[in-house]
Amino acid sequence: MLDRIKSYRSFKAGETIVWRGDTLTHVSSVVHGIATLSKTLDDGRMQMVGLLLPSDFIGRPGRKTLDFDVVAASDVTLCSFERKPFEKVLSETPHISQRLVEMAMDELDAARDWMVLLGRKTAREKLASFIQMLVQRSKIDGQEIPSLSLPLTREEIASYLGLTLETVSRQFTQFRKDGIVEFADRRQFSVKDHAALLDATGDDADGGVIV
Amino acid sequence: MLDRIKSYRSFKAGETIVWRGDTLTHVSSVVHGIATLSKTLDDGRMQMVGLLLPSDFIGRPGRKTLDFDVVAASDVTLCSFERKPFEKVLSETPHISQRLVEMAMDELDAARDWMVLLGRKTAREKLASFIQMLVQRSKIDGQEIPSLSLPLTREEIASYLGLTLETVSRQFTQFRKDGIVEFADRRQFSVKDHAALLDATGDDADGGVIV
DNA sequence: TGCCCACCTTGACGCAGATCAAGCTTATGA
DNA sequence: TCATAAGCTTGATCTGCGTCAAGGTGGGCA
Repeated sequence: MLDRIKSYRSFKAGETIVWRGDTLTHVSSVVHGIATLSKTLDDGRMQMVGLLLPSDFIGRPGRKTLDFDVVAASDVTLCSFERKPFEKVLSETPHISQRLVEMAMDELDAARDWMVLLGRKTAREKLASFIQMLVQRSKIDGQEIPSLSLPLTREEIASYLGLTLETVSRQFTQFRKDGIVEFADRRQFSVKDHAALLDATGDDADGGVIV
Repeated sequence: MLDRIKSYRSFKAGETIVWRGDTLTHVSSVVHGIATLSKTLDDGRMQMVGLLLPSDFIGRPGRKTLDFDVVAASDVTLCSFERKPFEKVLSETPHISQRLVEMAMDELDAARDWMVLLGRKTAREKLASFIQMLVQRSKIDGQEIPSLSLPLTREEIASYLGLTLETVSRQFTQFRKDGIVEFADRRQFSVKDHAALLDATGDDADGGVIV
């Protein structure tokens, strides 16, 4: 059904996919690559408010504009549908809209954790939480990947965490000195001490094994 | 349809309505009063992650627990439905679930603005944004209410804004000295200089009249 | 091959807001 | 009517992170 209104679009790293306030002609999902959602204050202060990974959605039923910029953090390929026919299909297949409620609810949960991070965590806890999230998301059915790659630059990570790029850099250095992570180069790293990392996040130690 | 599974429940100010992790037997909406959603880290640091006003919802289809505490900030009355039959009704009336998507999306938008506030705004900007929100929400079809009431204590406001109660108190004092707000008592206040308030929020001056 | 630029690291310094502390105000109920 | 405590204000001091500044590093292109 959807095949007839489907198209693919590609963006280079750094390209803006949607400007804040633009009229959305399409609803899209990410096929590969990573995109960021961010908001900017008058004077240039910027805060990332979302991170899109493959399978995530851009756009929503019932609204034509977004109140944030969507930017490709790496090369990105989208699978797009024209809005009008997509919404028609949506209203005719109720279980799709139930799926959308669930996705929105999950995103809301993530946003709430993120709010705790932004409002209450220290720089060290913020970065530990970020690394821990990368570890979790990269797991392939429970199996940990030994070597991971940072999907963002220091500046983008800072924007994600509500910090400056200098503070992010200093905290990475500290984690290296503490023997918690090891860097092969600026992007490639591996976690050497998972317990210490978890401890540094400031979250409840619910991963702790009860002996 | 829903009337048969409906019931009303009341809570005193300060009572916890739902504990984090509790199994939810009901889905509810707020009839009157104000409730807060908040998360707590191991060491007691607390961050508010939601504010429920009349007509807002607690609970969600498809999940039995919440990952935050719900606390009555004032005396609260809820209108509750048993979960099971409610979900049945929901799956049989598709436009209700579309309404739920919209509500979730609106809440997500609000969460994103809140993230900018927590991650990038100064204490003064945070408090100005909070007051501005109260002004907006209290408007009755476009009409401003001359005198408003703070729905939360200084400590709760601090929890909302990612600050300490002392900082909140100091910023209120500053706004008073600047002639931006005037307090009748600790709760009752009125805004004396709307332009200055808006300016202090740090947001785009989109309310500005083009002359 | 080598230059350039985007990205990153590290240091010095200052300040916004946290922390600690003391006292004030107003509602509640014994 | 007063005692008590919860909530609020204000002051003094401390500190984590931002800001400003000066290099270092490596990948891509001429």
